[in-house]
Amino acid sequence: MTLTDIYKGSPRNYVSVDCVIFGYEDYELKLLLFQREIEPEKGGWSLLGGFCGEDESLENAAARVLDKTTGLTDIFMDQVQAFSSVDRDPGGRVISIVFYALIPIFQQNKEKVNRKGAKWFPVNDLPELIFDHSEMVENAMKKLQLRASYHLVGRELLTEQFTLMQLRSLYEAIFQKELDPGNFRKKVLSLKLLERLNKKNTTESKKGAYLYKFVSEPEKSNERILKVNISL
Amino acid sequence: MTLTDIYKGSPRNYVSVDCVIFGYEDYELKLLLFQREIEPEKGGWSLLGGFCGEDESLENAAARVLDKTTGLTDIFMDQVQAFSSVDRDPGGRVISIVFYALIPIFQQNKEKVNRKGAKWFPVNDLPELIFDHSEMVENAMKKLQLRASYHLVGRELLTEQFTLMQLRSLYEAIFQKELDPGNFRKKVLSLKLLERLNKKNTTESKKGAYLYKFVSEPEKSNERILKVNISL
DNA sequence: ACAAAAGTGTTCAACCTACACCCATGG
DNA sequence: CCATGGGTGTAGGTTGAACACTTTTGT
Repeated sequence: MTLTDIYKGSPRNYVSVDCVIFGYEDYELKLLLFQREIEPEKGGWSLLGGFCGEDESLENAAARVLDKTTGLTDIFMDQVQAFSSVDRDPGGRVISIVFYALIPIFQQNKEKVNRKGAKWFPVNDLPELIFDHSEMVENAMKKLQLRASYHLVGRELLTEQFTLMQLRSLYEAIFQKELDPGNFRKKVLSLKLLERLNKKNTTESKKGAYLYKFVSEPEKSNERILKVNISL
Repeated sequence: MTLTDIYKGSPRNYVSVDCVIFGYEDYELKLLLFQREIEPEKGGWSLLGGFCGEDESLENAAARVLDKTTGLTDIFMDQVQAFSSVDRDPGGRVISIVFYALIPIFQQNKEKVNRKGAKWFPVNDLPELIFDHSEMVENAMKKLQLRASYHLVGRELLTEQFTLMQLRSLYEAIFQKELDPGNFRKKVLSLKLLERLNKKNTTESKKGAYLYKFVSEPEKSNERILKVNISL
């Protein structure tokens, strides 16, 4: 008897991953959606998904489908939740594990993504989604808000250099509420996670605002201490 | 072509659920562990687990194995995370979704559980666990702490009537740190979730302490407002 | 009498919120 | 010159942490 014989006779299931892909552009939080290429609901807007193979972890599967579609690797991903209602997918019994990913939107990946028939939608103006994907998005959004209240998420979503107003706009998009500019500045700078550069961005204001970047030490961003506290 | 034919050819996986079962007794947070009945690692201490069938959700599967082993139904359960390393189980490639459950420890279920070869262990004195079950426990513990900081978790873990000192001891066990009695009392009572009864418990103090129970309206405990804030 | 928990009150520091205010500059 | 965003400072309210203090009663 080989090791794998032990579980023979136990039920097996189709297991997929679905990715809620967040990006930030034009002061808006956006979601990358795809038009489904197979029945059922062919042509419907859907999250990026794919089956999990027997020789890969769920994290691998999620990174694989993300890479294949956007050409992006080393993307921050976080597990949201497994969805497993028996009838959630009319095409068959599929257990799906949802991840969310944070990616910066560049011109390059925009083009690649367009060729795949994918499209960026603002989170508060989404089309109807197939299956239970709307619920997946809602839960991913909550998880993102939770993370953003403990960690500064700019590193994953913004370009390398950014102004504090851009970071604040990002947070306003994530929490869907306006934040006081002065208070946000003080709170964020007190975390000592940002480094001010000797450059100014003058395209968004007359006076010009200093550019910042994240300090290099990546350990810092994992410390519990930082807690942004946007009061959900 | 039937609906289910669509996904034919896609990989299928063994999917299991594992339950981190929390209980509270003798001022300690405890975990219900089982001795594994099959190879590999037969006899090793393990979480309660079982395969997920093709005709049930993961939540159903978890409730099913819990009911079967403890005889308890309507138990609070919360999904923690999926574990899917290819080699996490030497017996085969099994994707496991972890839940944690909160159950009150009564005499009746203690006996039933004993007959199954299961045993309650204090969380800070656990035996070595099989596979990746230790990591599962750690993550479940963190998730429980998160929940306990937003919701009062006494309803699920304590008997119907309890003193504030018992509730505080529970929180001390969950957060593994001492809490100021006066401050805890004020914070908890300010939530207006507890109702004082005209009875006193004199077995644990000379003076006697009032017994409390949760107010009946269950919606209240789901409101976001309550936030206990034990500062993790 | 004393120990031990019950229950209440007070103080201090930290922090969030809401502003007021000046600065710089492109139109 | 004025509207706009940049950037700094301040006053008020809330909350948590620490701790003092009184009450009650079994031993």
